[in-house]
Amino acid sequence: MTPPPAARHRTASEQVGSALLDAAQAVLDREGLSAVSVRAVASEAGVAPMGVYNRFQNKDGLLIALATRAFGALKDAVGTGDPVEDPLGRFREGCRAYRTFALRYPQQYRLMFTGVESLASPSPAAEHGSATLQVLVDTIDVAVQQGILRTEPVQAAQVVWNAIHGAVSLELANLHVTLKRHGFDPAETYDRMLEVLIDGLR
Amino acid sequence: MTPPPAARHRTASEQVGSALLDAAQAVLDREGLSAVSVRAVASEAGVAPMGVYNRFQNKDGLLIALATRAFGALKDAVGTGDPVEDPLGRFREGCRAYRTFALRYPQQYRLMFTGVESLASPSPAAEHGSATLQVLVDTIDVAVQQGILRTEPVQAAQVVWNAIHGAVSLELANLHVTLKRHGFDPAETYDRMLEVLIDGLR
DNA sequence: TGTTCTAGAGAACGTTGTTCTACAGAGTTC
DNA sequence: GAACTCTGTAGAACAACGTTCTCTAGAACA
Repeated sequence: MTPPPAARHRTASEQVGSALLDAAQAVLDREGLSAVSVRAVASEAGVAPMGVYNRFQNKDGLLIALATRAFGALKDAVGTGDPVEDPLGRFREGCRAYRTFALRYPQQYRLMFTGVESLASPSPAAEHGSATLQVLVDTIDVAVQQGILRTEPVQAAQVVWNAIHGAVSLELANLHVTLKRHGFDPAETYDRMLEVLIDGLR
Repeated sequence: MTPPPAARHRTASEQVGSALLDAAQAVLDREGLSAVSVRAVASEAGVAPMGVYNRFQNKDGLLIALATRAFGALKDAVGTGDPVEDPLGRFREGCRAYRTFALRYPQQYRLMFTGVESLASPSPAAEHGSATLQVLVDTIDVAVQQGILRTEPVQAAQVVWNAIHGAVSLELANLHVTLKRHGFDPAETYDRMLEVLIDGLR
């Protein structure tokens, strides 16, 4: 007896995009970027693979949307550069939140900075990374206004971003082995780095 | 009239490995990592695709060998941490050489740190990156011995590596747009960063 | 010349990203 | 309710990829 054809399931149009994004994020977090294929994501979302092309133009479009979402989450995690009484405390807090996010969502962090190669149009990192940089600029600016730091905020913010992005990237790439072999804790080293930067910016 | 079968060309055994490596490097430098396929590399090398499997076990093995070679080149570029009269000069010189290498061979730099995901065995970066770190450790150690810097060399070297790797990575990812928009030069910012680090390590 | 080693040629397989066609679910209009 | 429109699903097809396998033949050696 031939089994009846499988009933077709149809997701409401407004939900296909978010279903695909949620699914892509789940697959990414669970199995890494190499497992994020169009079919795997569509299957995870319970929609047809063509949905990726209908909604995001192609696979890269999906990854870009995913990275964009992650950048938003990072910016939320880092907080704001609004004026506070203790700008250096805010600075440290924001930088730590940056690292915490990356360690909690390593696959997303990798996707954000190296997952999508787009030569024709600006990469998602170029478009959205500046929001995080702006928080750094604002935070440093407050400290400068209060005379705590003596530096030009934009360039200093870039220097700080260089350092924290590098720290997190090397840690995610398991490149703190020598450090650990000498008995140093990565989190403590990260804090030490922040203090070095602050001292260098006075 | 059927054309005669193409004459078979056979590369000497000792040369297949290096021919594949040279070819892979050429394809990588010219077209980026996504163009480095087994067939493309074999074709570029004038050998059969099976050569990749005969010599490097699989594609990843080839990429690992390529990254290993690049790490060697980077270490050569950075120079040594031998004692010199002007350790901070040596430090700056080595850090600049690091950036110069990455900007000259962006695709290789990307391959070195993010091109091969190996979960079971240590990544090429983990195995070979420490040679570069050791140069930093030695350089900083000389400065410490001479009383110029006051810091623990291993942790400080990791901090410096964080910063320069981050700087170079963000630059390669075109994430210096805000900086440039404010009229800052990336090379000058890199030097500024080195000075911030040195000041913070005194 | 015969034997051994091994690289080249080519095919095959499963998977991937992408495109295309046909079908059908859902909503709207008459 | 029937017809029409919009659009998501199912499935096929294609080229390319990484990989494995088989057969042939080039190279070296005895």
